Amino acid sequence: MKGREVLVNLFEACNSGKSVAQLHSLTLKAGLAHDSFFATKLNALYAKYESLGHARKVFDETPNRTVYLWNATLRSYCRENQWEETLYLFHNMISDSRANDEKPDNFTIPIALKACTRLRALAYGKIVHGFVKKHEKVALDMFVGSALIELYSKCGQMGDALKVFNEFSQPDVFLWTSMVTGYEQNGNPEEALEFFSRMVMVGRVDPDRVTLVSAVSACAQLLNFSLGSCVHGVAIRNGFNSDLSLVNSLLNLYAKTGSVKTAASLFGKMPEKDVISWSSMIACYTHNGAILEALNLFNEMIDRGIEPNSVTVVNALQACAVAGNLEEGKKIHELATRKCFELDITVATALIDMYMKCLAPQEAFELFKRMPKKDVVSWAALLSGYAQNGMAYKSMGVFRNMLSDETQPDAVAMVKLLTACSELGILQQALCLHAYVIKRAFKNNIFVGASLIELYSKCGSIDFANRLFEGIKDKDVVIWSAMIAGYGVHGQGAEALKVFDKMVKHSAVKPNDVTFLSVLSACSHSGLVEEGIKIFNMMVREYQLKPGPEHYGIIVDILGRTGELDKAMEIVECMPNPSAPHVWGALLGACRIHNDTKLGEVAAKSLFLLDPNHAGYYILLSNIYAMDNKWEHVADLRTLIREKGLKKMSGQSVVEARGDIHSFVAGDRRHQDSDQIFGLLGTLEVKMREEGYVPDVDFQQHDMHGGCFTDLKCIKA
DNA sequence: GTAAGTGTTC
Repeated sequence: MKGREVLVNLFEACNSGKSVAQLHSLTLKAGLAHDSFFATKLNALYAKYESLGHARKVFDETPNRTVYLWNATLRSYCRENQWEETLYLFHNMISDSRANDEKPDNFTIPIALKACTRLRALAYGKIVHGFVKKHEKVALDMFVGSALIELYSKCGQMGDALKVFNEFSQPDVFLWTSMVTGYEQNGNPEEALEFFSRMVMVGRVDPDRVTLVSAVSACAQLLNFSLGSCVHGVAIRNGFNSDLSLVNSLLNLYAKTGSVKTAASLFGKMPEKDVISWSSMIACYTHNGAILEALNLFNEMIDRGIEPNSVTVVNALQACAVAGNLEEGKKIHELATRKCFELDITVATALIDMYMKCLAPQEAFELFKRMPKKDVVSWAALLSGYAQNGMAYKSMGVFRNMLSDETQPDAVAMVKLLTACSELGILQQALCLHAYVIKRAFKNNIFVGASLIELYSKCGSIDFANRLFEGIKDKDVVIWSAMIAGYGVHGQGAEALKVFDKMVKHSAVKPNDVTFLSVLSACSHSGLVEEGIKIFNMMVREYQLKPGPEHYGIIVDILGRTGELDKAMEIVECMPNPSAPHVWGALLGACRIHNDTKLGEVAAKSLFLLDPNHAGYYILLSNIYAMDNKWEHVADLRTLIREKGLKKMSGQSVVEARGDIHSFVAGDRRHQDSDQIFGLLGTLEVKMREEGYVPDVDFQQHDMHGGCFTDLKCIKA
């Protein structure tokens, strides 16, 4: 055997960092270090076993570099996610720095394009594309093609991606998949599924696991259960039904489409589960109102020793937030701190949201202050959190601080701000914000538009709301729903039904679950029982929408208010997911109105399990006992509330007078003009009694208002 | 020698 062949065989057998160094010195001794073949081998082995630095040294010391050596080096940088360096090297390669070096080929281009994609360097990517077009040596093969499509779709340029795709008469599975994934990730699920079906029907190409994952995600985006099930069927037929990523995306599909049972059975049958599977299942339970199941699953996961990641923690925190379960929330906070997840801005924001929803605004604020970096989402969570805690006047200040912190609001933050303002009900503020919306060009965002309609409605200006509504040309389902809700909160149920009718009969817009929520709550507020039941049936039968916990809550409320407690209980019992607090809460409220102690106890028992720290439920039950003269039970409950340290949020009222805003809570005497105000109140009461008004004082003495006043604030509008 | 699945404010 000749020396060169011996060396080649030794290279083949090399499997560690140490032997690379030995081979290197052998190569030098043999005088073959400048042989491009060995340089390339050394380069790749150093990158694999030693370091990029060693590999680079070989590269730098080799004269007359072949394209193979270039490609090996580029690929090493690529593998280490060193995208800038990859591109820089590539740039050297094409800009003719060494006349003896070879030029890029079909293997080089996809590497360069991948670096451009990762860096979102669209402009440079176009230069690479130009290079491909100009140099006949580089053909537009499947690899180059799908790398180009990937680049364009990650940069949101699906038009350019399509142009590349159309240059192929027989696209392979990668090209098809790049298109499906591209459309799916650019928020165009319809187009993604169009390509998916063309791929199978016209292209006669079998989808692979990645195609199927993207197709399932597209169905999830569309909330299309039946289409998703079809893709599931295709996956089973193609033998991918136990692919972990695919099943995880299916879990997400069934979660988003409210198919908890399907998701749970899929989850149960999975041969292997990873942290994403567990997180997805927890999120599935949370988003479908099955809070206990969500928290149980999280705890089961911990017990089994499966390490949660930051996403799992966020999902579990959401469950606590929905349930108002501060105790669990704090436990998860501790876990998050132990694992240093608090540094993750998303986790920190989820924690703020949890504390706010658990009525612990102080804790939320402490955490917010500690955050090294804030983004628009964390600011928005704080801002809306104050509004949720009856401190909407603070939201305005938070907004100002956010602007001084050089964080610009996005549409969602704007929606939060408008919603917070609508809690205050100050028309003047509303007009200012409306002007701001126009100035900052949020006017055409449907969610902002809908919030403005809501804002005007809540400020008592239903006319302004209606004018805004009529002025919107392409009314989206969100806009219609907001107007219906606007009439609803005004107690104008008939008007709300009229708008709904107009929407259904004279517009092309189909009502969705939110629309039905608005209509149902309008019916509930105006005592339109029969209409409410009709609408509920319409939602299920005609529009085939699955009612969520909120819908069930309102229908139980509607039935409960009129004393149809049996029917209400029937609904609770046949609900697909019986553990939603809304629903039991509505039933408990109804039991209070109609003095049904027995059923009230059943509802309260469920609520104490679901949401053990919600003061309102204890107070409602205590009121029920009081009406039934069960004073021992009342006393027991009061002790329990004190022991648990629960506080009921006090209702807060705000009035606007001559540009000043005054807020106060029940029994508040801290206003400078208190004496005058209470004097007038007294006069009014006398007048009301003269007119025949009898105040409802049944629960007054048992209410828990005392001792939790919020500060009296006066802020300039 | 290519790609993909779970997350924060509604």
